[in-house]
Amino acid sequence: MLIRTRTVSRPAIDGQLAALAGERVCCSEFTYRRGTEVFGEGEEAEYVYQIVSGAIRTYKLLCDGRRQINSFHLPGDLFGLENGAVHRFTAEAVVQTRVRITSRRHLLDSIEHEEEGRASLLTLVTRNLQHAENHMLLLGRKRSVEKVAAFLLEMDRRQDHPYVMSLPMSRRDIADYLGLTLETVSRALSTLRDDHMLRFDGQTQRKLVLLDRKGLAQLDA
Amino acid sequence: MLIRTRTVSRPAIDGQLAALAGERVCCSEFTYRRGTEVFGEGEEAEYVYQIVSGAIRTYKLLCDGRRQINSFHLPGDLFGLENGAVHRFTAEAVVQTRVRITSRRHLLDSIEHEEEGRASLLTLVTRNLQHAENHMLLLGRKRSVEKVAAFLLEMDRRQDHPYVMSLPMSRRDIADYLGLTLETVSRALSTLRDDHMLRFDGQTQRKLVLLDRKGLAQLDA
DNA sequence: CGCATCTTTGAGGCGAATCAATCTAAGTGG
DNA sequence: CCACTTAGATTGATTCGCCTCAAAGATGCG
Repeated sequence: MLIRTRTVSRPAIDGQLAALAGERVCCSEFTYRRGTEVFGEGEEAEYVYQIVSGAIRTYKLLCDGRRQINSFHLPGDLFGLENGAVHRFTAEAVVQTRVRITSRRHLLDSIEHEEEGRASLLTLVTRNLQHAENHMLLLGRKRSVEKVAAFLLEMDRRQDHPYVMSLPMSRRDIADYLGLTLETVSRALSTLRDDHMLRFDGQTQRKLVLLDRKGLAQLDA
Repeated sequence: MLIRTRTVSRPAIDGQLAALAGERVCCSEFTYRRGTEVFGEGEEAEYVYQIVSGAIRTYKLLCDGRRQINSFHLPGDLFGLENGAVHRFTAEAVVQTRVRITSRRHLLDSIEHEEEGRASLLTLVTRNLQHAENHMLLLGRKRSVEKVAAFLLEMDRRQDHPYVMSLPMSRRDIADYLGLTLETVSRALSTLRDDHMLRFDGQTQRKLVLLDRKGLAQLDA
């Protein structure tokens, strides 16, 4: 099912994978077309992934199809590493996405033998937990505009505050991340635009410029 | 500020604390009156706690007072162990609560020297993450009755399916856990009672009997 | 017993969802 | 290159679920 271009040479490893496993891990690379599933909820967690380019969404579904996106993963991010043997959610490519893949077993073995590797694994899980805790506050207690403002600031921060921010995900994805509908997200963005907090860049609606980060931060509550 | 009754002898350690630290950790015990703060968001994470009896809520606040409860901790549960040096939320006693306390440093030192201790720490953080992931789905995508049903099933499971379930927390606490108002929680409980999913036990509204766990599970979606 | 707190229930309002139409951008094929 | 198609985004009208406000009832503590 999973076609992979095996990289025989040991590629340069950067970011979190490096921190986790030093230089020992041999990686393959693979490109997923947009909308493709990387792994499904309940599947065996055989591989660990790091994004080279593109974006990944991880989510859970209710039986009637309602979807909650846990997180978006951007270039450099590690994902799919579970403590248990099974994935607790589904991962899909938001856009065409290039990932570096290594076997979970391989990575864990490397980690076992490195003092700092193990600490990094804990740090990684802790970071995910911290994000989840903040996101629970958002989902449970923030209003729609506050949610959207928080989302924009999160993306802005994670993309290192570029002048033009490029969102790889659709309004529906944003909505499912924030516990809203796509229409509400669209309305909130329009409101923020009318209030001169941001403006859309050029024709596309997925490139935008944050004009007032302070104002957005205040809205975020 | 924190009055503690130091236990000189090494008390019997059970549950997760034991799994984490073996028999090495020396604990004190302390009782918090209901509503008392155990530690605050941003405070230094000096101690680690395990509940002997009672219940603890951990939460975050927005600037205008809106509250999101991350989790309730029940007897046997460990809480307050951070990977970083600082607590990421506030912990308060829901009712009069007896806790076993040990220093974070002390516990971490013990863990350092035990292979399985370290694994347990990771397991603990992972369990918290898993709970958070499920709770995000609940907060973002479930309706009020589904939320309340899920809450009841969670408490039922964690109390080992007693015939009469005793809830230590108020309707407001439940509401702040589920991202609702206390009135909505009350209405949902009344609805479930009218639908013969549960009944209240005796006079008090905090003791209830689950009459149809299957029905509740179906509602939970 | 009396008072404060918690819970239930009702009435009405509001914010976000739903339903629906239009508009835009990006492909697709002639 | 342009008509045609399709997916995505915006905007409007309306509905609905939950919140807010309010009052009364129940519980528990001093």
